[in-house]
Order: sequence, then structure tokens, then C-alpha cells
Amino acid sequence: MNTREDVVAAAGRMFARYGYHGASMRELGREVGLLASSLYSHIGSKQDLLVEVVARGEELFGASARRAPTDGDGRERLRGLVAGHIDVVLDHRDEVRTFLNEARALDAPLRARVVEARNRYEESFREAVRDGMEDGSLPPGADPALTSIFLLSILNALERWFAEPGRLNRRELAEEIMSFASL
Amino acid sequence: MNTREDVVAAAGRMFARYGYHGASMRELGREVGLLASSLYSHIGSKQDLLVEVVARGEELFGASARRAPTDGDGRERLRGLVAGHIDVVLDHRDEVRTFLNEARALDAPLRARVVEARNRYEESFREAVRDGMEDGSLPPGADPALTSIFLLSILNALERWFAEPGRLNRRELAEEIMSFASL
DNA sequence: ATTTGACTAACGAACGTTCGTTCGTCTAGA
DNA sequence: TCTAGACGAACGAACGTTCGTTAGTCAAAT
Repeated sequence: MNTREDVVAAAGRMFARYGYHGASMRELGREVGLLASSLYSHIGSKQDLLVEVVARGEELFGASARRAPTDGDGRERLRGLVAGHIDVVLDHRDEVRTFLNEARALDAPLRARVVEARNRYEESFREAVRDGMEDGSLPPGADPALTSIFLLSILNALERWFAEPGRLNRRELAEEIMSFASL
Repeated sequence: MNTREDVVAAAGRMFARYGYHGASMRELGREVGLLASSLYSHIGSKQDLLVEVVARGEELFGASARRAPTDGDGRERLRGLVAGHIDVVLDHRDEVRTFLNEARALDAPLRARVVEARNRYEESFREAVRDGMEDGSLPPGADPALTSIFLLSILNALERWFAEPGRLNRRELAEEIMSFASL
């Protein structure tokens, strides 16, 4: 009966589905079986809710990058990053959607922090690609930055269409993505 | 001094930047130099504005697909589709953003029409990929549906990061995308 | 006995929208 | 040529509703 956790989770669900501005506190209350006013026993404000959900998305991706293997060649590390990203997106769709699409509803300083976090995360992809090209585990010649953006475009879009269970499982999906990029 | 056109264009800009629910009629009025109430001399409702902007996005992609070459092998037609998509995204960012991200704010029947339009558009990609694999202009073995989704994921994400003028122009960008997908 | 967390009630602000009105502009009839 | 009147376009005010949020109360759990 951890109400606060329920509230934050439900907020993630609603922000993901309706967007920050499209979600109302009254409807959020209904979702967790409370009146809107009662929510304020557990949270500070609607904006705080967004901050928390976005921070969770941020942390999920950060943790995934930290969890990725540091040994192995570049290709193997990239494969780990891709698999980790897939897990985050599919296991935490709401937080991810909110993190990716609703960060613009944050005020400038917090939004800047999100952009920074995204850059740091993307850098881990660039690094793996760069290393893979140098150690020969990945085909050379491509631009690591561009490669990373393309990969992340595919990975972030998964949330919009990939369903489980489906024709592909996660392992196969990761395989398809890697081979699509001929990596 | 075509006010109605100004209003719709400004609406596209605001929906793209703040989202449908995040954009207010008063701010939209300010954008075109009118009071919110005066907007209703030109439009029916806020929802109508969204419908119109989304329809424009829909039409832009549809027209691009229709404009794509019908002769040539699959690979060449796919290249045409990719180049056309890039042009639409970069020349009409606001309508595209609204079309891609704000269609959920439409009520069910209209939203269904958007989904259908997207499917039809995606089908033109699948067809080109399929044909290219059969006529030998594209490497065989991959799934046309998956390939199309991955390509469109990259193409739709362009709006989020690609800047002109930049390190790449559009032709080079199309080239990079095609070669990333080893197509 | 104190605290927690839910409630009811209400707040001011903002929302989309409608209203009556005004002010030019343009056209048709005298 | 002058004028009457219809029209498009914008205004400011107000509508009813919903928004996020706060304050006070009261029951249950510690």
C-alpha cells in the first residue's frame, strides 16, 4: 500500500498516454482511487511529478549504460548497449515515453539537465562504435556520431510499435537491429 | 494578408513546440496579432485547427510518396522515397511534428484515419524494399516490413536533431542513411 | 495521544468559446 | 456621384468549465 509510489507510477502512465498538459490531476486521482486534492499529501506539485518521472527515465538509461560490459571489443559493448536500451524501453515504456517526449514541459534548467544526460548516454554509444572501428570488430569508415544517432532513432521508436509477445523476441530484435546497421 | 493561412501556420508552430494541450488560443492569437476571440472569425475550433494541421502533414507525406519515381528498380525507388521524406520533414517541420506526435489528441475516428494514412505510406516503403530484393537491386534476406520501420524511425527522428546548414546536406544525409542500412 | 492520509470545500487563474458591437471596405441602387 | 446597406474582421467582455492547488476536518492507525 505504498501510495506515493502508486501515484508516481500512475503519473508516468498518464503523462505517457496524454502528455503532461493533457493529463489532469483529477484524472490522475481517479486512476489511483483518490481525489485530486488527496494527491498533495504525497507530492508537491504536478511539475514535481513530471520531474520525478523524467528523472526515473534518465536514471534507467544511465543505469543501463553503466551496467553495459566494459570488457570485450567495441562491437560487443555496442551490442550490450543496444540490448540494454531495448530492455529499458520495453520494461519501462511510460517513463521512457515521458523522458523522451515530455521533457519539453520542464522549465529550462531541468530541461537542460535532461539534454545533458541524453548527451552523456549517447556518448557511450559513440565510444563503443569508435572503439569497435579501431579494434576491427566493426566495419570502419562510418561516422560514430551519425551511427549512434541512427541506432538510437531506431531504439527510441521501438516504444511506438514493438509488441510482446510478437513475431520477434528481444534477442532477435537486437539481432535484427545490429544486422540492419550491418554492425 | 491571408489571415486564415497565418492562423493555421502559427497553430502548426505552436502545436509542434508546446503540444496540442500545451498551446492556448490566447497565445496563438498573440502569435498572429489577434485576440483569441478573433481567431474564431477564421476557424471553427481549436480541434479543427489540429485536424487541419495534421491533415496537411498527412497530405505532405502522401504527395511525397505519389511523387516518388515509379520506374527504376526497387533500390532507386526506395532512394526516392527516402529523399522525399527528408524533404518533407525538413521543409515542414511543424506540420510533421504535429502529424507524428499530436495525432493522439484527435478523437478516435480521426486518429484512426491518421493511422491508416501512415500504414498506406509505410506500405510504399515496404513495396519498394520488397521489389528491390526481388529484382536484385537490394540485398536479400531482410524483412521488408522491419526494414521499412527502421528506415522510417531514422527518418522521422531527423526533425529532432538535423540542422541546416550543417556538416551534411540533404543529399549526403540520404546517402548516409542508405549506406547505414547497407541498402 | 499523535500522526497520517483521506475527505469536503473552496480558491484564483486559465481554459476554449460565444456574444454583442464596432469599424472599415466594397457593391448596388438612386 | 452619392449613398445605403451588406459584409468580413477584429474587438472587449463575459460565459461556463476545468485547471492546479490550499485549507480545514475527521477517522483510522500507530
